[in-house]
Amino acid sequence: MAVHGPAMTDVARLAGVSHQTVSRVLNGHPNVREQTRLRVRAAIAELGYRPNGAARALVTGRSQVIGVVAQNTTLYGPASLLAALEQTAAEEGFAVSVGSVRNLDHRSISAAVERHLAHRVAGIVVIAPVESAGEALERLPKDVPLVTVDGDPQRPVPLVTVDQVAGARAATQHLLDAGHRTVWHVSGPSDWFDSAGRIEGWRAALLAAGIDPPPLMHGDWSAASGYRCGQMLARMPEVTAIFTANDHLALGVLRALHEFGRRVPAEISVVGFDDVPEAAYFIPPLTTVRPDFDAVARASLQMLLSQIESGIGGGALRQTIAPTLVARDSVAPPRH
Amino acid sequence: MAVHGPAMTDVARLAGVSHQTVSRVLNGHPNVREQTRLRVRAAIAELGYRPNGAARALVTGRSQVIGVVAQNTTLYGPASLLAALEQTAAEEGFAVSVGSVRNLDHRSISAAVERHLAHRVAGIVVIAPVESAGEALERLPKDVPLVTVDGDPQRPVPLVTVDQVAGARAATQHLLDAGHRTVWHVSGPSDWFDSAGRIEGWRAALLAAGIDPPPLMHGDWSAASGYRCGQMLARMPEVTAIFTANDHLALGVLRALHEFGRRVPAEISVVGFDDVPEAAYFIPPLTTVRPDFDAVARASLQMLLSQIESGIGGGALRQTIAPTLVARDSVAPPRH
DNA sequence: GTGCCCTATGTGAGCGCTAACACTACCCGA
DNA sequence: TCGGGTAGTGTTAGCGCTCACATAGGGCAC
Repeated sequence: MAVHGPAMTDVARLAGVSHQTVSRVLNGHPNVREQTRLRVRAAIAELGYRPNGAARALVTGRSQVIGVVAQNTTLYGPASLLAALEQTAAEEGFAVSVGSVRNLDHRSISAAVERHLAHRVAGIVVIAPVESAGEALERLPKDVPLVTVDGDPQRPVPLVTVDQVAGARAATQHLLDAGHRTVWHVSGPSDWFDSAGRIEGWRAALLAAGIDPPPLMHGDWSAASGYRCGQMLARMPEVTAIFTANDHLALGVLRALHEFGRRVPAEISVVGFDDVPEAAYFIPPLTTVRPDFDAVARASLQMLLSQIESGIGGGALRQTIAPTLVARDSVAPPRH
Repeated sequence: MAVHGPAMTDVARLAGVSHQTVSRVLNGHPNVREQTRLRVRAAIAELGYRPNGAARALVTGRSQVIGVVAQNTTLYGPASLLAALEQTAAEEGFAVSVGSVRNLDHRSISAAVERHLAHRVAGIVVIAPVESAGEALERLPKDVPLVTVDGDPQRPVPLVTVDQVAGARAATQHLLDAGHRTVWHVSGPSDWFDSAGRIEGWRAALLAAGIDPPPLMHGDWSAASGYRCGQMLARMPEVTAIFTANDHLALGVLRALHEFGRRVPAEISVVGFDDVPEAAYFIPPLTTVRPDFDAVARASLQMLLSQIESGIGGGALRQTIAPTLVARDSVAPPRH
């Protein structure tokens, strides 16, 4: 159907050189005379030549593509990560191929990875925040560069992760510093490492202050589940401070508190996690923890590239990105 | 670095056939004996053979990859669209390569498209909601299957789009039906077609009811701009109904109204657009318009595939997906 | 001048696959 | 009996690149 564009030999003929010289110019090899280089570039421009990535991938064994495996790319975190990853990869001359999966189980992950391998991607980034993904990863071919993001800290796989524990600790500490006796926590789904880390940080901050952690409320990231948890918390007079595992949970909690006439922050303080762009416009503006997705993307890609360039095993195995607390109006000292 | 996996000839040798027969099995050609097919499949499984997409792309001239060009994939709309597109493409055996761009200007778009063309993608989907993107599209090579989503209705390029006009008309009509004398509108950025369509629908509904549209408030999709517009609207006693171009604008408006002590929906009704998952947990739950991103993705991909299979020009040139109104608590009859 | 290295370029092979065609049975109707 | 289809399989030739090597022409030390 499509008329095939010019190939390297066409450029070579027009420039009066061999195809190999064209290849050298394209790949920035040193030993090409400046004059020749210019002639080749002119020929490339004149013909509108575009190198064929498939041919290059065939002979080199890898394409300039990085495969990303992610679950729900509609969630704010994964979406931001994906966008940042794509941006960073483009700067390094790589394209990003997305393989989103419905479930992060063994089969789905393997299938997505297989699809990427079939295209001979240069490396794979797995945004694998749940336990079940880990098993799949260990059974993967060992010869393909791989980095996991927000994955299992226990597994021997290169990992970049937001420091969930530190973020949660900061959030909890912020509430304690405001004078609250204890802090309640509405968590994310229990099989996500992000949740586990945030729970751990919350617990650690309380224990460090000599406080026995109150019962945990289980949510699933959604505002809906935050709302349900909020309905329970709203009826407990002893609750004065709540840390939610993400901002959408916080939104649900705020709604529930509002319905029960519990004022935020006058009666109850709330802190979220993620700093979604709208968080500053919740009622009231939400104090939250902001992960640096750009930094995560940059670290992951760098880790991946070092594997690609210097063989598997080169470079660091673990990198942690510290989040920052963003203070807004949803926190105040407890009354009395 | 990576140990190269088995190739087609290895499978052929093990199965005792020629590589071509393996190819036939892989591509589902009819003239292969059942027994042979099974033998080949067994050999494939035994060796863990994975076809090399690059080689196939080289010889066929196209890879099983669809390129997507999008701007801000962090926004809810584009992110949902991208996810739906990826899901649908996977079902058809295609991978999706994302080329997100910072700006939707001529240069950025062209560059992103070039990158995709270098990889010999089978087709390109451009999520091109702004005017400046249109110019770039017309200068693109004519021999590449291309579909635009939410693009310029005026340009002669295959287009799938949410029926913004109908959605906005429904939202506005919903407010009029509740008894409001007029409806104010907080729009998206003026260079987005989505904005233009929603403005048009809003205006059309008012005019059809014999109402002179009030002045337009310009926003930029963000809750921040919604908040700024809301601060003005809150001080105008005559305002009883507001339609915002998306849910995040609505969130900002709700915040401003709340701060000024204007109750929603008792004093002022608000309708948004997008139905983000959190919309049901705004204060109050937001009545909004829900575009069907899955349907848009399906339509785009179908349009693209029909171009790929039957040559450019095959299939429909335009398809419009009707959104639905989701009624919640943010709308009530006006007081007086 | 001879030998040597170093720079700039060309030549040939082959990556793994598909498309086109060639070939071999075998069946069927005249 | 024989031509001619038709199902099943093999053979060959590239697709457009990169890699490894061959080659040509200087410059420079001795």
